[in-house]
Amino acid sequence: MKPVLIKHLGQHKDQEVFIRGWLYNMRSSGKIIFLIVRDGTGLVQGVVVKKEIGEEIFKIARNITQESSLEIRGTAREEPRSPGGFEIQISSLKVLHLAEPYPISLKEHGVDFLAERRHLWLRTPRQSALIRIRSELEKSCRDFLHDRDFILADAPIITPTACEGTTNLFEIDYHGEKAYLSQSGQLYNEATAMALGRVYSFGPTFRAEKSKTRRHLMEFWMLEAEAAFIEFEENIRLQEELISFLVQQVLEKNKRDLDLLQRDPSTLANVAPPFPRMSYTEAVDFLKGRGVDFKWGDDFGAFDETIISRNFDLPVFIHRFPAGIKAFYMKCDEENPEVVLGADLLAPEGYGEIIGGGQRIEDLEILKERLLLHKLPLEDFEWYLDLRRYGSVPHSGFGLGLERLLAWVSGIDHVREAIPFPRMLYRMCP
RNA sequence: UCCUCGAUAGCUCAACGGUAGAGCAACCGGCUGUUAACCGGUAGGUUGUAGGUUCGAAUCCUACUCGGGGAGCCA
Repeated sequence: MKPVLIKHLGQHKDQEVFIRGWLYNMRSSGKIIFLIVRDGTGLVQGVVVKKEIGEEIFKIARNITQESSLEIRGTAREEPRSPGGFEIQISSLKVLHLAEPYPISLKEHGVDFLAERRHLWLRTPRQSALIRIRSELEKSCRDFLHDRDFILADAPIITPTACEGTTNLFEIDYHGEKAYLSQSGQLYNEATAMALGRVYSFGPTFRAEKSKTRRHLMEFWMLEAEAAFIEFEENIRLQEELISFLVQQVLEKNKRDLDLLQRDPSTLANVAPPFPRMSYTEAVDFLKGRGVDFKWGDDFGAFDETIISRNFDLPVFIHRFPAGIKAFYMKCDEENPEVVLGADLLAPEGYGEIIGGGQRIEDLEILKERLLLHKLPLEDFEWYLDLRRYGSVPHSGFGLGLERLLAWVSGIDHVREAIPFPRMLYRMCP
């Protein structure tokens, strides 16, 4: 008999089925046992009745420990009292491995205790739901971009120099030479965009800053898209369409998971273009109007971002920042050269920045000036400058932080749950 | 790096200068429809480490270790 996944039980109503999985929980009374079994796709309740299955198997069933692996066979029935809506009247069962006493009970635990057992914590319904939503987000990112003729061109993880030169990098020994783990694939994406037109990369990114907040990881996944001939406005439209598509896909494909996380879908349901926009200057005025002491030219802090984003139900773009607080490659606005054609997307509900992007400088001389202004060594960027020597074109791109997006969509309060094995300031095990 | 909070049974916590306790988990028993089931019983502790104050410290003080939350930086 072929095994059936728990999530497909609806297709096997009143049929004999074969389920393989792990024991999630058990409740028993003298003559009846309820085995709650999980297989990664859902939960199902197996019912073992003493007089039907016999003394011997009943005794085995009663002694199965939490997270033991097992196989069960029986008839699938609709049953509203069962988690998942189906239960299996068990006719036979086989314990594949009797688990040792399981450390993670179904009761409350602290974050420290759970983090040390992340490899087991992932088995809980809530954590599994988050990983399923993450999987859907990653797939949908790829679907969206492929539909729009973007080509996947992954960027290197080991890099010889700092891409943007500003933040702390993880240094590694590259056969005697210093090298660094990538903090952004963008410069490489600009190169592949000039080769292929529209490209994206999707992979891990590393930041060695000693950040210790609910929004920071040392290692996180970033989708970075870059497109030749796309300018500032089109870039923003692409981003709002992408985010809207991602949210709609999750609403459609991960209903059960959102439900499990107690995420109210109505707050996500109206995520559709266009998103509200505020220029940096408007945002500064807005903050001042709320009594915040803020000087034009300073960068927003987490506090400022929260005040701004709380004012909208949708993600909000903050655009046209002062050149001084943004990366060297940002193109200046022709109508106001003090500001650059960059935009950050702030998620609602205080989840912070989920996208940073903008139009890049295509002029060789201006780019050189900006590198010097940022005190970056020109020789390290010669290959990057080549992109402005051989058929330079207007181009734009953006980087989307997967864990922050997932944290917002799922309504969780910390990015550590948004990746299977988080790397944090004081924790990298398991 | 800075600010702030914390560490007591396997887990979550209580005990606020005077004999360290509860719920859950574990183990034993009971229960034919349970819903982090319930009921009865058993066992479980060098109170993070080191020092100090005190007749007496889980409790007050100092240092250290480990961790949580936040700032800066960013996605």
